[in-house]
Amino acid sequence: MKFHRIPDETVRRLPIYLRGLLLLAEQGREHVSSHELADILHIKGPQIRKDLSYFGEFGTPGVGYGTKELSDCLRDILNLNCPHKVALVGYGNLGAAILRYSGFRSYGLKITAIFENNPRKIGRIVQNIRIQDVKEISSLKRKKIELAILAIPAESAREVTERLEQAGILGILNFAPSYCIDARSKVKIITIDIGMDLARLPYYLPIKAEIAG
Amino acid sequence: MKFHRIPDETVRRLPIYLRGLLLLAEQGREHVSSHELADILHIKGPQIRKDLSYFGEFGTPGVGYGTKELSDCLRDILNLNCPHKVALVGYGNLGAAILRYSGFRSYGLKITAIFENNPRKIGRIVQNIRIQDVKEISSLKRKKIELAILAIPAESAREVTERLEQAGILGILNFAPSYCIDARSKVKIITIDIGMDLARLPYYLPIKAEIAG
DNA sequence: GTCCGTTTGTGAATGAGAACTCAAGCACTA
DNA sequence: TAGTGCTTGAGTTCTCATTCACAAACGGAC
Ligand SMILES: NC(=O)c1ccc[n+]([C@@H]2O[C@H](COP(=O)([O-])OP(=O)(O)OC[C@H]3O[C@@H](n4cnc5c(N)ncnc54)[C@H](O)[C@@H]3O)[C@@H](O)[C@H]2O)c1
Ligand SMILES: NC(=O)c1ccc[n+]([C@@H]2O[C@H](COP(=O)([O-])OP(=O)(O)OC[C@H]3O[C@@H](n4cnc5c(N)ncnc54)[C@H](O)[C@@H]3O)[C@@H](O)[C@H]2O)c1
Repeated sequence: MKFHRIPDETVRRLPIYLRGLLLLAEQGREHVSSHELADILHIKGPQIRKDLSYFGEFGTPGVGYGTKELSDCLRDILNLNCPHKVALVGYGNLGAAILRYSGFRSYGLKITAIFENNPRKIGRIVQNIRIQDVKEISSLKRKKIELAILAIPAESAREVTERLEQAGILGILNFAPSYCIDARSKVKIITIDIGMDLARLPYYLPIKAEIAG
Repeated sequence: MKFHRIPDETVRRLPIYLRGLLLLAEQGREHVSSHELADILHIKGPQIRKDLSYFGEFGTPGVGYGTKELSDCLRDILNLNCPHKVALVGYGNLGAAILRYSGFRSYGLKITAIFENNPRKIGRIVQNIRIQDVKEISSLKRKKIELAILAIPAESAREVTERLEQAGILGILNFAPSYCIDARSKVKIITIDIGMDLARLPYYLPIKAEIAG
C-alpha cells in the first residue's frame, strides 16, 4: 500500500461493504472472497479489492477476508467505532419518519436531540426526546453533538445550516434542495434530493420519441 | 450538436436545471446566463452549457437562455411534459411522509395508488386514495401506471420488485438497501440509501488519527 | 517439502466525466 | 454598417474512476 488520496467514490462504497460484512458475520460466515462479496453487493470484485487496498491489507490470499475482522477495520476507517449523537432539525413528515427509523442504530448513530420552529411542537416528547426550540441550537456545542440531519423546508435551510455551523456541527445530512446550501461551507454536507431523483425517472421510460438524434 | 451518448451524470443534473429555471421564471426573469445559473445551482458554467448542448442549441450568444423556453425543453427531454401516475408500495414511516410531500406535483408526478401488506392498513383511505392489498399489484397494468416508489422493508424488496416488473412498471424509486435489488433487471431503478449516506458522514469528521498513512 | 487451486494486492490500461478555451454569434449602439 | 461587449457551443485537455491482468501469497493435499 502506498500513500494515496482516497477517491470519493471509494468512501461512498465503504458503508456498503460494512453492511454486507455485518450481514455475513450474522449468518455465521467467517471468511468471504471479494468475488462472493461482489455477487451479493452488485459491485465488481476488483473494485472492492482496490477500494480496500487504499487502507491496508486486510485479506489473505487463497482465503479471502475475515468477516468480523474486516468489518471492525471498516468501522475504524469510517469512524463508527465510537457512538455518535445526532441532532434532528425539523420534525415534520420526513423528520418524524427518520426518527422512527431504527436502521442507524447498528452503526452507532443515535438521534438524541430534536429542534423545531413550530411552537405547537416545541416541548413535546417523542421517543424520550424533548423537542427543543431551534433557538437553543447552540446547546449542541455543550452536548458535543457533531452530526445533524436537516429536514426543514427549503426557505430556512441556509439560515439553519449557518447556525448549525456556529454550534460546532461538523457533518450534515441534508434533505432540502441542494441549491439551498452554502457551497463554500467548511462543514461536510451530504444532500439527498428525493424530488430530483424521482423527477429524472421518467427520462428513462422507453416511450421517448426523443429530441436528441 | 453531434450524436452522443448522454452521460448519466448529465441526466442527473437536468432536473436541477429545470428546478432552477422554474424558480427564476416564477420571479419574472426572462433570460439567464449559464454563469448566473452556475452561481445559483452551485454547478460550474461550462458544465451546464455542455450538458445542454447534448440535446440541442437552446441559448442565444450574448443573451443567455430563455427561462420559460429552456424549462419547456427540459420538461420535454425529461419526459415530464405529460403527467405521470405513480404507485406507492409500503405505507409505513417513509411511505406516509412521501405521500404527504407535495413537491413532486410541480413536475407532473402524482401518487394515485398505494399498496400494503398489513391487513390493518389495507382498505384505509389516505389523501383520497384507498390502500390496496399488495396482491392486487397487477392492476397497475390496467391503470397504465409505469412508475413506483418502493418503501418497504429489505426482506420483501426483491420479491415485490419482481411483481412490479410483471405489472408493467418501468421505473422504480427504491428506498430499500441496494443489495436487495436484482441487478439484471430491465426496469430502471434509482436507489436512495439513506442509511448508507448517514453512515459515511462520520468518516469526514476531522478527529481521525487515521489508519491510512 | 512440494505441488495445486485459489485469492489477494496493485501497476498499467482504459474509460468517463469535468474543466478549460476560444472562435463564432448575437444585441445593442452609434 | 461597423464596432463593442457578452455569451454560447464544442473541440481539447486534464483529472478522476473503473477495469484488467498478473505476480506473489496462502492453505491444504499428499
Ligand atoms: N417528506 C418528503 O417525502 C420529502 C421528499 C422530498 C424532499 N423533502 C424535503 O425535506 C424537507 C422536509 O420535508 P417535510 O415533508 O418533512 O416538510 P414538513 O413541512 O412536513 O416539515 C418541516 C418541519 O420543519 C419545521 N421547521 C420549519 N422551519 C424551521 C426552522 N427554521 N427551524 C426548525 N424547524 C423548522 C416545521 O415546523 C415542520 O415541522 C423539505 O426541504 C423537503 O423539500 C421531503
Ligand atoms: N424511515 C426512514 O427514515 C428510512 C431511512 C432509511 C431507509 N429506510 C428504508 O425504507 C424502507 C421503508 O422504511 P420505513 O421506515 O417506512 O419502514 P416501515 O416498517 O415503517 O414501513 C414499511 C411498510 O411496508 C409494509 N410492507 C411490508 N412488506 C410489504 C409487502 N411485501 N408489500 C407491501 N407492503 C409491505 C409494512 O406493512 C409497512 O407499513 C425500508 O427498506 C427502510 O430500510 C427508511
